[in-house]
Amino acid sequence: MQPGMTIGEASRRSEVKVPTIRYYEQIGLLPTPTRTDGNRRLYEDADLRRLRFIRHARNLGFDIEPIRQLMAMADHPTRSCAEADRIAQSHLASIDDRIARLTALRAEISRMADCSQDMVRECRVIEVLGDHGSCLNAEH
Amino acid sequence: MQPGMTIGEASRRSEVKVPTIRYYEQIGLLPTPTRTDGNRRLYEDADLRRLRFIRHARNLGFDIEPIRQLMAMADHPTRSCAEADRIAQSHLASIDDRIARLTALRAEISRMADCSQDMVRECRVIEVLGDHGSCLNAEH
DNA sequence: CTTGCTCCTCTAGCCACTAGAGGAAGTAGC
DNA sequence: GCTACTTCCTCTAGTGGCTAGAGGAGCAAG
Repeated sequence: MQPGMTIGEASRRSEVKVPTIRYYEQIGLLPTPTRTDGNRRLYEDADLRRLRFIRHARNLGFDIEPIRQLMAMADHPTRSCAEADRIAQSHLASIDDRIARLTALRAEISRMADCSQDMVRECRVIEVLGDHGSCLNAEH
Repeated sequence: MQPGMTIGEASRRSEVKVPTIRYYEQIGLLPTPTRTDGNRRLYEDADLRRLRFIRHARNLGFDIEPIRQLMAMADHPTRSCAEADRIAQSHLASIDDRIARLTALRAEISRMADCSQDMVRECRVIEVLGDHGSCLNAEH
């Protein structure tokens, strides 16, 4: 019934910013839309679903390339989803890794920030940063 | 006693890569070193300490700008270290925030990746990414 | 003297956007 | 029809924190 929507409306309804939508088109993540007589992009509901898929995956921390693969899979519903699983699992592993590193980091910085000195000369923050040997663990 | 070291040696001893050292000089994070007759950079022990400080802080996730401020403070040992505290505390807060977000994310993706279907048509990964409503929490 | 290593400068590329210039098209009110 | 306002268009350049590569020069060992 509707003859499509402008980029502004697609932006509002997908919560993806206008320049970002054009960027996604440029890198081939979105199909090139039809245009009005006045050269404006016209989006359909399918494009909206695609944009929401991208935004959701980006919010979950997926890079563009995995998203491209996931969308290619979503376009072929009868194929095996083992690959989708693999992508999600590998993403999960990298998140676990990041959490572990950040937690170790947190301990280090929290220890460091317990500085009740008055002067830089005796400041733990400065001292610890200058001397790796005073760290709890040497992994970073 | 030593007349200084080359950029290669400074790199090995600080564990900062050669192009990165030159980059730090370019953005004014390192002082411009003296040069040999053959136009090579010559570093002193003070530069080495500075490089290690930077590397350590970068490994702890500090951005360049806070590091610049911290180093400026380290150069004035008799001033108050309240500012150093503030920088470290604000970094700590941002780490806590990232840990919290990653943990929520992990739950989402882990739930999503529990996919024992055969075909993409029934795959939870694809389904969840395409439909934000099926997420556990709406914060992302 | 030649080989091979390190060094030099300069430019361009990475990711995923974001900002801004300069202009055209569409819309609302008068 | 005119004006004002908003939205849209394309294009270029910038962000952070490096990394990669071209093309050449210096320096030590054999």
